[in-house]
Order: sequence, then structure tokens, then C-alpha cells
Amino acid sequence: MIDLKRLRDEPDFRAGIERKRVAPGLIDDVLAADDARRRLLTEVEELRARQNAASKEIGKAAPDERPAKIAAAGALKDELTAREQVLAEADATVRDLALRVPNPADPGVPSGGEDDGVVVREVGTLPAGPPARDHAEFAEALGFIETVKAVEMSGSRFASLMREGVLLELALVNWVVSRLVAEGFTPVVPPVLVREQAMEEAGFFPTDRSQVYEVDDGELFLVGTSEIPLSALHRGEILSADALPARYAGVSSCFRREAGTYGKDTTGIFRVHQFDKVEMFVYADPDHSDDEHERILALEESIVGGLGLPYRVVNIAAGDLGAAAARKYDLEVWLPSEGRYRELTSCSNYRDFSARRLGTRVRGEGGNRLVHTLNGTACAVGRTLVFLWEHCQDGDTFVVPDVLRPFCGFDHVTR
RNA sequence: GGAGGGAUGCCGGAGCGGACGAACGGGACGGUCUUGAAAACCGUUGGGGCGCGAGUCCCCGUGGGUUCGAAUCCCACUCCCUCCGCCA
Repeated sequence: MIDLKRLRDEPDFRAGIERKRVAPGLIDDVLAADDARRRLLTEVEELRARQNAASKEIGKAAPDERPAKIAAAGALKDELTAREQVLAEADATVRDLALRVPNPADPGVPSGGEDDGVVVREVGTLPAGPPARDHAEFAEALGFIETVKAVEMSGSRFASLMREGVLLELALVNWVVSRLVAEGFTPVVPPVLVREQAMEEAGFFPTDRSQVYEVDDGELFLVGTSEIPLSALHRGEILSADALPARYAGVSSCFRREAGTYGKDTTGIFRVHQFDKVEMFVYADPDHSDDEHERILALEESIVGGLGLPYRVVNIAAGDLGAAAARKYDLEVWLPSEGRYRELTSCSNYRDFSARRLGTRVRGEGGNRLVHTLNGTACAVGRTLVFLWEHCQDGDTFVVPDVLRPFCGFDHVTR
């Protein structure tokens, strides 16, 4: 959620919001509603102060004076109750509006939408042409995935990973996690079922509710990313300054309904309802979150680059950032069968947007401040396999990238 | 799944419906003393909102309720503990 005080006081803050797609008038509506709310608040608090004082006197008063004083206090109370109701409505109005206001885009973020991201750099050499077989065909042929029975039992966008495909998945997870541990990340296998409250506090509800699977009559929800449980790790806490940065590496299955993607990426496992992912999540000191962001980006690059995949880094434009991110980089990898770059990983700086609802702060000299939170994909396993299967094959043979060989125990697969 | 007990500040632990944002102990921090340290002694020590400020309001697991007044009474929920049953 947004900082209303900054929205009120800092023109740049407002400008950053307006660079995202916001309903016209929303910002003015929030400000007006907040103004009304604060006026009511002052009024109610004055009434409360009088009511408190009146009640206190009753306690001290002589027994014969009490009935009159209780009557007077009762009258005050009725007035207070009425005003409190108006205040509660004003509160709700402000909250509803405020929740719709996105985090402002950073000054360094390009303006525009989906097509206006700026390519920061391109790394690696692109293959001359398309692969002998696309990832779906190749992986089916070599027995790495099974889709027919998976679709029969679970529906479209489900697949089984099989044989060496499984060993490759485990190798990827192992390699990536061990790298992150070496970088100071604490590995976590979190719950993938969470309560509605966790979804709300992580900022996924109500916006992305339609993308989420419900379980147990709506008691629990399957997470679409371990960002959700990782963000809950310090909810409501005031961390000591030396606890930051706190870096976590979540390993989990992720579940997404992929509503509204009918017809997109229908073959293979590029886009599925269930996949495994290693996710980075960092709680950072507000003064150093930009450094952390660059650090996460560098890690993502070294992982994708380490696998030998040609990629480019895109500085995502304001309109494409989503509500929470102030800045976001995507790593797009060349997909030979489509002859274009497709998103593999990304990393975002949420600043204090998410921490405000989570209530995660740092203890500091001049008072406690909200932490900044950042997240980034270390390895979206299934999709990484897609790229590897297209880049490291000749039609019948899959060649394992060097870095994974110690983790999977073979260097190629032929069928 | 059934039966009972509990949730208070960094920790432990009190708290007849009015004097409680909360005793007391421990810890931590600052100071005195000391060559240094320990001990002893003195002091400080929760969070949040609104307001230029004086100040004021809110928070004793969470959400409601009763009352002039709730940490204290009532209801619901969550979590923890004990016992029984079941179980990878």
C-alpha cells in the first residue's frame, strides 16, 4: 500500500504513480477522502478525550454525584458513537481507494507499456536458426515429459516430468540453491497453502485472486510463488538493523490458474498450472535496496548465463510494472523455436509498498522505518528446462550444460 | 476427531470493571565506581496514528459486544499446551 503522506506532500511521488496506468481522478479522490478522514479523526478524538475525562471523574466522584455524571457521560457517548460511525465509513473509503493506488515507478523507469521496456544489454550468441525440434516435441521424444496422461488426469496445462527430466530438475534446483547459499541466502521450503490473510498482506488479493487456486472451501489458497510465504516470514516484526539484508531462497511448487491465457503457449511446458521454482526474497534497509536489486539481477544473470543461454536484460516500462514494483528487470532468453526472446526470470524492488501491509520494519536511531522488499526468480525450473531443451540439442541428443553435470551425473542423453 | 487449560511489553510474570500503557524480576542500554573487568548503585528501556505545536487518540492474540468506564465481563475466531483416539 501507498504512503498517503508522501502522496500528499511530494509531487515527484505523485508523478511516479501517474506514470503507471491509474484511473484518472483516483489520486485526487484518495487525497480528498483522506483529507475528510483526517478532519473527522481530529473531531472524534476530541470527543473521545472529553468522554475519557468524564468517565475518569465518575470513578473519583462521591456516590451521590454519580448519577448526574453518568448521565452526562452517557450523552457524550451517544454523540461519540455517531461520529465514530461516520469516521469508520471514511476510513473504509480511504482504504478502498488507497489499495487501488500503485507504487510509483522510479525515475529511472522508462515510460509506456508492454512494448516500451528498454533493453539494457544483450549477452551471449544467438543460434543461427530454429532447433531440430521444438522443446515440446524434443522432450516428448526423449521421454523427459509426458503430457497425454497428465492432461487426461488433470486437464490441459499439466504435464509429468519423467526420467532424466526429473534428474535435470533436481540438478537445477541443487545447483541454484547451493549458489544462493554461498551468497548468504537462507534456503526455505515454505508452505504452499496459505490463508487469505497471507495473500492479502503479500498484495496478491484482491487483484490477482482469479489466478489463484482455492482449497478447503476457501480456507486455504495455493501460492503462485513462494514470494508469498517468504514475505510472511517477518510479518509484524521490527528487525534490528544488523539483521539486514535478510536474504531468503524459497524452493517450492507454484500453482497458477493462468486465466485469460487460452490459446497462448499451448504446447509443451512453457506455460503450465504447476511448476517448481527457486525464488529469492530480500528484506533490505531502505537506504540500500537499490544495491540489493542490482545484486539480485547480477545473480540471475550469472545463473542464466552460467547455463549458456543467450539473454537480454530489459528495464520494464512504468505501465508494465504491476502495482507493487517501483522498478523491475526481466531476463528474456532467446527461444529458438519462436525466434524471439521470452521471459525467463525477473526481479523487482517493491520498496516499502508491501512492507507497509506486512508491518515489517527496521529499528533505527531516528525511529523505526519500513523495510524494503525485493524479489527475483532464481530459477523457474520448468521454463528453464524449456530453454535448455531447445538450445542444447541436435534433435536426438540432449547435452547437459557443464555446470549441471556434477549435480545430475550424466553429460548427455540420446534416444 | 473428542475433553480440558492458556495467550499481557525483549524474556519471565502480576493484574477486586475506575488510580493500568500496565507492578515485580531478568535482560539490554547509558552512567557512577575501577588500571580494566566483575559486583554494587543510579537512570533509561513497547508500538502506532493525527496535529506546525501544545497535545491528543489507539494498541494487553484477532474481531465483535456489554458498560459512563474493559487487560479485567460476554461471544466468535486464531494459535499454543495437556489427555484420549487416529496416522505418513
